[in-house]
Amino acid sequence: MVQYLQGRLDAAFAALADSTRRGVLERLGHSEASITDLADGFHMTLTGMRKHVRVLEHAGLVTTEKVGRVRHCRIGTRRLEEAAAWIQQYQDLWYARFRALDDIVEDLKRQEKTDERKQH
Amino acid sequence: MVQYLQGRLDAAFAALADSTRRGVLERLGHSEASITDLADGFHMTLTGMRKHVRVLEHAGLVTTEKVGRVRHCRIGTRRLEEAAAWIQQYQDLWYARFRALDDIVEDLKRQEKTDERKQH
DNA sequence: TAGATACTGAACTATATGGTTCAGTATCTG
DNA sequence: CAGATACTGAACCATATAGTTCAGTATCTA
Repeated sequence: MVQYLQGRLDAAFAALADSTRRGVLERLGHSEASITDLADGFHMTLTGMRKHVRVLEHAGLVTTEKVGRVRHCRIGTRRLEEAAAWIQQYQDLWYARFRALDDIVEDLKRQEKTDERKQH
Repeated sequence: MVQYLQGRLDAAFAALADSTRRGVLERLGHSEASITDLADGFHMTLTGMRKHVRVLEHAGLVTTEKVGRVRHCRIGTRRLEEAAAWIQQYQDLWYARFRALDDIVEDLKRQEKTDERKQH
């Protein structure tokens, strides 16, 4: 199940690693759109845009529904929350480490001053 | 400069899209490590690990320093903050949109009830 | 029903990625 | 100085990605 989360994070981050796809997410944040809408907006063929949308779907960042000829695309945020949570978790860890380093540096500075005083 | 940010986000998200690299970041959160340490820990050749570390360096998520024969690897969080900020920004936008949708749904429900009452 | 519209799938191209091996170079240690 | 250690660069492989074109199918509209 850890592997499963790994796979989902892989897919979510990989999907976010392309500026066109981030643009699509932004666009879909304002209103839903068809493949044609998106292809026009990003100056790309329908086929090309369909591929991007499929990547976003597999990453769980977008859901689509075909109504008649038209495929309606909408955003879904759950995977994005997972990605944000991953970053947040390690940021917290790393900040703790940086604070620890800061403390060490502070200690060293304090000790330097003490040593100076002793030498005078 | 927007392009420049796009490139940095591309690199940061792409770097995060690999579970080995996320593992390396986690590992470096606890203490700094050499290429050999990391290669051993992730059962990979030195050359393979060096490539991952280079990707993390280019993404600004890791800094390295060569001292004698040994390359010391440390985490750096600034780019991660950028990635988190990007996600956060659009999450806010999307949540606003979801709330708007919720409101519409609520309105429809209320109207349904009113209609029911009228029909009785 | 004819034509336009919206999408889909297959095939192809160019480039990137994740990994390897192998043959080095540079640095440390006894 | 000799050998061990730590890394580096080139070359290679298999697979994935980002994009295209072209030839469909399915659905709407006049």
